[in-house]
Amino acid sequence: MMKNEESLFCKGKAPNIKRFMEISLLLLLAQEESHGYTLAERLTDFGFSSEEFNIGTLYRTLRKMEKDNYVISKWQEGGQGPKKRVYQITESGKNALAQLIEMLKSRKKRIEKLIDSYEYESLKDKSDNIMKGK
Amino acid sequence: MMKNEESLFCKGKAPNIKRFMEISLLLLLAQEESHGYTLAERLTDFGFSSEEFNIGTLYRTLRKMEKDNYVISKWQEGGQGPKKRVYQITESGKNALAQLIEMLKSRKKRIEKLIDSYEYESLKDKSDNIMKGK
DNA sequence: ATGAATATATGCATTACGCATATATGTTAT
DNA sequence: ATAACATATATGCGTAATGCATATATTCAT
Repeated sequence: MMKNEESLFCKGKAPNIKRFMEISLLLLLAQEESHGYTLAERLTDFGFSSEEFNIGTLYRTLRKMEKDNYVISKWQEGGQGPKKRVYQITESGKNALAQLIEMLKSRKKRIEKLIDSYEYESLKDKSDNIMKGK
Repeated sequence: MMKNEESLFCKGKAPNIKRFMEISLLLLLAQEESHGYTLAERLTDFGFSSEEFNIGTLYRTLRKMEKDNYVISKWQEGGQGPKKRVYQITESGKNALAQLIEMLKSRKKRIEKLIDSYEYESLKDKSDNIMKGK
């Protein structure tokens, strides 16, 4: 039984149902180039509260995205404070983003299906109770 | 920086952004008691295609759910074929399901925010191009 | 007896995180 | 001058939820 194609839990071989951070960063970098610390602030504007993610994870995700050729980075010196590693999205990264957005759309439909199913059951229970005079 | 409360990626200590299988099984078991093999079929009716999940994962998830006291199981002999381990949802499982549905609702909102943001950027690009006479 | 269908389970690997911690550089207050 | 703070990046360790492959057992039809 069972071979995987475009799974709910998995796309290809990876369990990438959770790639919110990566998708969000790609989206921000599609808007404009940026470095890690600024991206953290931009995520906040974007709807993430600063308690909701880990800054270490952000940097690690950016390094991984560069390894995957979704972004490239260069060191920017000269401003105030320490050097900044500035990231730019690549064409490959833009394509990945488009695909990930499609994945989010199908994920959203699945979630809606579950929620609807739950609420239909709840309604049914209520009308059962009404039928029984509860 | 950063302390975790009700993360996008995480609820408490666990990275449970992906718990579709568990939620789906709880939902099915809230409807009626069932055993693994039947649940696999019912998931199919439910919108999962049989290629989209792993039957081993299903059984492993059910055992974990029992460990967490979300379900209880008993062996049912006497029918045709091998013995079946029949699962029933507990009150604790029903509470967990209600909470997980709430989690799905907020997750859905987050997904919508990302999709909207992506599509807004695409529209903006188009009108930029129009402004530039492209 | 052989094979198919039914039924449950486990070992190994991977991914995307969280948390804690380390390191370094400017900037400001004392 | 030094201590504290804000800025900035990175890594080690651990975990949850999954996939894939494989093992085991029972019943039924041929």
